[in-house]
Amino acid sequence: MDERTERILMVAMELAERDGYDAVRLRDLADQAGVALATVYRRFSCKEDILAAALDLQVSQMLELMRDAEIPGENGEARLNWFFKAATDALAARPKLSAAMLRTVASGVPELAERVTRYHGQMIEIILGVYRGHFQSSDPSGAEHTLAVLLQDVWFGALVGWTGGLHNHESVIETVDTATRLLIAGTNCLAEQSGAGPSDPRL
Amino acid sequence: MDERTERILMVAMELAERDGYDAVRLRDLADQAGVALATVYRRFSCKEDILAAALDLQVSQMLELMRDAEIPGENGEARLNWFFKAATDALAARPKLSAAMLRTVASGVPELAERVTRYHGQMIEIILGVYRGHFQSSDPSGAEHTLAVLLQDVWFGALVGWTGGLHNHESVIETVDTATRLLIAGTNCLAEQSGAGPSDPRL
DNA sequence: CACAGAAGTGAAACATGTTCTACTTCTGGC
DNA sequence: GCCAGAAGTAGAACATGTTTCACTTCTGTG
Repeated sequence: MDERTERILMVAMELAERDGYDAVRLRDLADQAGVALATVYRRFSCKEDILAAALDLQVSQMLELMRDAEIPGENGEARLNWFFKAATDALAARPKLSAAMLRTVASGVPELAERVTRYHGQMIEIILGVYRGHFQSSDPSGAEHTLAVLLQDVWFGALVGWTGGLHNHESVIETVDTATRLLIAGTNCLAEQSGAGPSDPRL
Repeated sequence: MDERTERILMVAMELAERDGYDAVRLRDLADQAGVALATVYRRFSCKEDILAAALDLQVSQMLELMRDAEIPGENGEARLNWFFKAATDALAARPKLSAAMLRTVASGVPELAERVTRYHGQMIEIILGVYRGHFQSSDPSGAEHTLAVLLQDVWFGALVGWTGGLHNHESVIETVDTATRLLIAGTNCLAEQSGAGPSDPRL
């Protein structure tokens, strides 16, 4: 990544972390990053694009971390519980930055589609990897993939509720843990009922 | 509701429906609603507050509709499938308005907390009522309530993915239906395992 | 009716995201 | 070293959310 681009992203994250979305004023951002305002607009299509890029960066880093990490937990459910607690705590440690990034994802600005898609894909990859305990790529249409998509949606929804003042960050973790437990149980249940053989391993 | 307030909301929804969030320009809005700009700001704290109020209005109307409607479906799952299809189709019929309202919910603006809380509470009430087949109020800590919260989060997350270009509106319905099936199965499964008696009715 | 206070109004002012312009600097190929 | 084109820059200009101001109109109460 270009050095200027990197400075822009870093400053944007600092500003958002300190004082939230509105505090990411593009003139300040350009000044503090040591570039001209027009340079910011050469790299990013709009303000939200910057925060979307910051999110992509964070998620990429998280994916790298997870690839290398020894994830604690005997089974998929325990590993997911561990992961969602760690990830939620990480977001809660920088609440204003997190709120700014979530807001950006939900903005629906068409220019962000590519970044949002990348963010989403990487989140699914992380969740799937954590669940399975390894990061070899896999069938994107299986039950595990469905589980990952649903957990991502639950987590996202709960996080938005958190940034909106609906509940605290502990209850985000509880919500996702509950979803994890129920979805895994439901998947296993339904697989049993439909007569799963050895070729259809339980989740 | 005040007649001016109503006109403001109606015009805001028309503008958002036709051309999206950015097209809700407050000067245009005030003009078309036949009020002064300052009057808009006397009723609403900011632009997003207007769209949040529009969302509250829509959800209130949906709740009234559901109270009166004869909801088709033999059981909770079937009723939920029916409801989420109807609700998602309704949103998809006015995609730009829906995107604008979702974006507002996720904005995390503190002034919106009250409206977002009301929106959320009413959504939970609707989902719960649809699931149970009636709208008498109930214990907010039971398994059914948990189901409603999780489905609301899944639906919200999937809708945001839809507005962000991640997938089409049919797959929102599929996602929520899958979540409904798995969560209900999971709840039943786990209730069985823990030896549910007659005092712990299945979902 | 008279009045006090609330609500509304039109216009200006301000803040900030976004675009544009004219100019300068950098970079790679000859 | 020179050139062409890309990238960067300073600053103005513009659009729109938000605030403020001075003034007018409405509403309820005595």
